[in-house]
Amino acid sequence: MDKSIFLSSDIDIDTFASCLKKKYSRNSLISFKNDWNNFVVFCQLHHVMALPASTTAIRIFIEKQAKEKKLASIKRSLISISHVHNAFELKDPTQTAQVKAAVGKIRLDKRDDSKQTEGITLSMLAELERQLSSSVELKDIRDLVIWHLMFELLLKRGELRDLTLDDVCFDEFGNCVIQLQQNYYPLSQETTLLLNKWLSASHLTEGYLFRGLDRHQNLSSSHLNDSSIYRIFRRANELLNLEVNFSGLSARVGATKELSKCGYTVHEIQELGRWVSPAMPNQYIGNIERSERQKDKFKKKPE
DNA sequence: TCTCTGATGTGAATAGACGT
DNA sequence: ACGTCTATTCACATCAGAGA
Repeated sequence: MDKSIFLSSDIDIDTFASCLKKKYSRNSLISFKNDWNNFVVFCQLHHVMALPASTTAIRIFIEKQAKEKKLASIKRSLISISHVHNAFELKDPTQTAQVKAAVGKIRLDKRDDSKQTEGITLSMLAELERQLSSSVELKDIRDLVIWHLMFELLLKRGELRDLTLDDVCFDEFGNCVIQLQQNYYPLSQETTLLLNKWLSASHLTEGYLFRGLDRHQNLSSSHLNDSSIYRIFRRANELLNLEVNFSGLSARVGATKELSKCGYTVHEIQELGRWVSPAMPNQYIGNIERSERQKDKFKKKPE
C-alpha cells in the first residue's frame, strides 16, 4: 500500500483498516482514522511531514491539543499515530523521551479531568416505580423494566441492547431467569412482574427484548439504539428532578454500591457484575485504597 | 402533501476495561 | 501505573407518523 494516501487528511475507514497489522473493532477504527486525519491537518498547516513524523512535530501537536482536549483523547491520538507508523515499518516517533516527557507533563496538569458516573439507588428506583407503575404508556412500561433489570443484573448498556426473548426463561412457577454469557441470573418477583407487563403490552414473541419506540408507541423492529439507552437514564434524571446526571452505566454503579452496603464482598460483586478484575467494583464502592492496591500489584518497584 | 415534533441514528470525544 | 483497545457519552443531523 502506498503511504501517500495517508498524507491526505480524508482517508476512509476501510482503507485505513486494510493497512493496519491487526484487526480492530469498528469504533476503534473510527477513532484511529479521525485522530490521524487531525494530525495530518495539523502537519499540513505547519508544513511539516506527517509520515514519518518528527518527534518535535508530535510534541507540539499534543501540547496544542492539550489546551482543548482531555487526557484520554491525547493518549489515543498518540496510539493512532503510532499505529500508522508501525503499518509502514517506520520508527515510532511517539516512543521518544521528548514525547514521553511532554505526555508526563500533560498527565500532571490533567490528573483529575475524568469524572465518574453517578449511581442510581434503590430508593430512586422505588420513586420511579411510584411515578410510573400505573401508567399504560408503552414507553413508561419499557423504561421501568429497563431500570430495574439493569440494576438487578448489573447490566452494561451493550448487554441490555443485545438481550433477546430467547434469553428470558420462565419456570413452571412463573419465576424468571435471564441468560447472560452462559450464566443464568434469577430475577426478583418485582422485576419479573414488570417484565411480564412489558411482554404482554408489547406483544413481542421473538427477537430483541427491548426495541425503540416512536412517540405513537410504534415498536421498532431493530434493537434499542445505544443512544436511546443513554436517554432512558437521562429520563430517570428528569423524573427524579436530580442535579446529578445519570448515564448508561448508572444502574451498574448504583447496584455495586447497594450490594456492598448489604454486605456482599467485592469478590462476589465482581462475579455478579461479570468483571474480569475487582478493580472497577472497588472503585465504584469508593474503596480507593483497595482499588489502588489492586492496580499496584503490577506497578514497577522503584529501583 | 406539508409541517410539526419527538424520537432515532451518527460521529467525534471521552471514559471504562483489562493486560502487564 | 500505564499502554492499549473498546464502550459509552453527547451534540447534532435526520427520520417518520399524525394531524392539518
